[in-house]
Amino acid sequence: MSRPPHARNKVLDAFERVLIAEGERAATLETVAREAGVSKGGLLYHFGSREALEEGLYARLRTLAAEDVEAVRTAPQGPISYFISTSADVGLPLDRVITAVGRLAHGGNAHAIAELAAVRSSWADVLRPHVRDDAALDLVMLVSDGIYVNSALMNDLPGPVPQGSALEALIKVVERAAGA
Amino acid sequence: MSRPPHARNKVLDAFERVLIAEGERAATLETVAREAGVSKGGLLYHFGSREALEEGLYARLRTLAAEDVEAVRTAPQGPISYFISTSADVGLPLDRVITAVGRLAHGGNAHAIAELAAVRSSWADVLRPHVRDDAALDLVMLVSDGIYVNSALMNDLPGPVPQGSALEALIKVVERAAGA
DNA sequence: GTCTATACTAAGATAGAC
DNA sequence: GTCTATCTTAGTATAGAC
Repeated sequence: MSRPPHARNKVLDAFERVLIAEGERAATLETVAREAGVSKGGLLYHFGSREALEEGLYARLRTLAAEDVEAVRTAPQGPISYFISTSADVGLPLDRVITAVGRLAHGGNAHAIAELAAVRSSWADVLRPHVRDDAALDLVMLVSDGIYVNSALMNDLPGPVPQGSALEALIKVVERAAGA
Repeated sequence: MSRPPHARNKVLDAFERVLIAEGERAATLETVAREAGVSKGGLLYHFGSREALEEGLYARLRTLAAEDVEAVRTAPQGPISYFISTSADVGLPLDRVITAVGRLAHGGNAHAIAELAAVRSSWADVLRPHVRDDAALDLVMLVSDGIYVNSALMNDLPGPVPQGSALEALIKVVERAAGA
């Protein structure tokens, strides 16, 4: 339906970029428009209001999250390992929308909070058959949440999120504690 | 140095309240002043700028966090159990400042990010002697981060944060996986 | 120590030219 | 489909009265 980086998508990319790098307050229509290389009026042709712009981001989140839920379900190395290790990914399209929508959520936006909760709940549903019990599911989901929030906060900078062999060791501990 | 709820503290309380409930964007000087029951000019007498107001919050965070680090170190039921269970506390002064500063951090505020990182690092230092290895420390810290971010996001609403017996079961799993 | 009044800037949004 | 110009409101901050 929209193959080339149409202005609409360029605007959405810019909104995402500014939200991630500088937060909600900096993500004004004017800043997003400038970053996207269009004028304020141009932006407002594609998204008639700030709310419409936000809704565009939620739509993107829903699409990418649905794909990821399928990837978790069918992961060769097992859902838990795949789920935890991809929580630590940075810069992938899904990771970026989640962080961006997270910025709006922490800004108190009820819609953004609900969208994130829905995605989280989809993941929990896929993982449930693969964990021992409810406490184990909590463990896996919370470790993933923890990795996400640290990545989102420390954006780029070397932070407290385990990488490489430390991440592999963490995954082993989680699988041993939670795996069915 | 300041026993009664002086205007300064009332303003800080209001700033915290608005940040938690409605996010950074809503926490304007005017809104905070109204919520504190003072005028904009009155607020600006105590905190000469928005930055000064934020710095007031960081100072409060540092004080309460230092107390909590001591409480974790000397907890009778063991540091890990105490640390995880108090991560799920909602409405306690420390929990509230952390959430409020978290709002600023997700708003891209570098100072807020650094303050939170410093507190997190103090906790890690206290817990390190009580866990098996680095992966175990990552596990404990990330579960706590996960609990925090869910509480912060779902503010009040019944969310995905385990409570009561579910929380106890989670703590058992974490202690078994991580305890030294 | 706290208020009112006001200056200045930038936000979201509309109108209309191109 | 995109731009410029403009309206309205709200943000931070200052000055000065009380």
